[in-house]
Amino acid sequence: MSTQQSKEEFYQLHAHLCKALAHPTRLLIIDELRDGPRSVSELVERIGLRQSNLSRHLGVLRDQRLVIARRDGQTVNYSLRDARVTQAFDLLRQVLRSVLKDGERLAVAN
Amino acid sequence: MSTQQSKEEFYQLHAHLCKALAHPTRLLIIDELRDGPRSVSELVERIGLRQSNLSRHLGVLRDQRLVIARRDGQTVNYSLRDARVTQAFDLLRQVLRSVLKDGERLAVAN
DNA sequence: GCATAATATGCGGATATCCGAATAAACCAT
DNA sequence: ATGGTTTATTCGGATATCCGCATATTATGC
Repeated sequence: MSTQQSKEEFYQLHAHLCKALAHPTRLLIIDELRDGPRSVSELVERIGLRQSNLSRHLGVLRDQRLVIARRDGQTVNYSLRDARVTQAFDLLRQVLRSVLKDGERLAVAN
Repeated sequence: MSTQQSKEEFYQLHAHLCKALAHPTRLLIIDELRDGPRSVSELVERIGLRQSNLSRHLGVLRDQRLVIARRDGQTVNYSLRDARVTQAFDLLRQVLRSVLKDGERLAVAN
C-alpha cells in the first residue's frame, strides 16, 4: 500500500520501532512524557542519568518518530507523537503484569 | 505491588518484552500464529528460514511468555498466549503506517 | 535396541548496542 | 565577540545479538 514498500521492509521497520522501545531508559522517558512535554534537562533531573546518555536515547526515539522535539530557545522540549504508542506500552505492561501474576519467573538475564 | 518488584526491575522486564518483539522474524511468527497454532515445521515451511534459526526465535518468544509451546508427539505446537500482544502489535503497526503516510523517511539503517 | 523425524542447543564469528568522557553545536545574554 | 547554558555527537571499549553449522534432545515405529 501507499508508497512502494516490500513486506520484508515493513517488518523491518516495525522491528525498528519495537527496538526503539526495547530499553528501560527509553520506556522511562515515554512514561515521563505522558503528562506533557519535558525538556532534556528536566528529563535528566527526573530520571537521573548522564545528559549524553539521555540525549542518545532521545535520539533513538526521535529517529523512529516516537517523540517530537520542539526547540524553544536554548532548550528542546520533547513530547509524545502518537497516543497509540502509550496504548501499546500499556497493553504490554498489562501482559507483563499478568505473566508475573501467574507466578512465572521471567528470565532477567538477557 | 504483587510480589516484591523494584521499579527498575519492572522497566527492565518491560524492555525485555519489547526486545522479544524487536526482530522481523519474530514479528512474522506472531503474525503467522494469529490464525491459530502452528508447529515448528509448519512455520519453517511458511516463513522459509533455517529450522535452527526459527527455533531460536521461538525460544525468545517462549522465554518472555509471549507464546505457548504445547508438545504433541514429536511436534511442538506454538500459539499466542495473550491477545493483548497482537493488539499492541497492531497499534504499533498503525503508528508505523501513519508515520510512513506522512512521507517521513525512517532510518532503515541498523 | 536402532533408525528416523521433529525440535532444541552449543559454538564461533560478524555485527550492533550501550555507556562514559570529551568535544562540538546551537542558542542566549551582555 | 566572549562567555555561559543547553543539547547533540564522536570515539572507545565492553557487552549482547544474530546466524549457520553441527550436534544434542525428545518422541515414534519397527
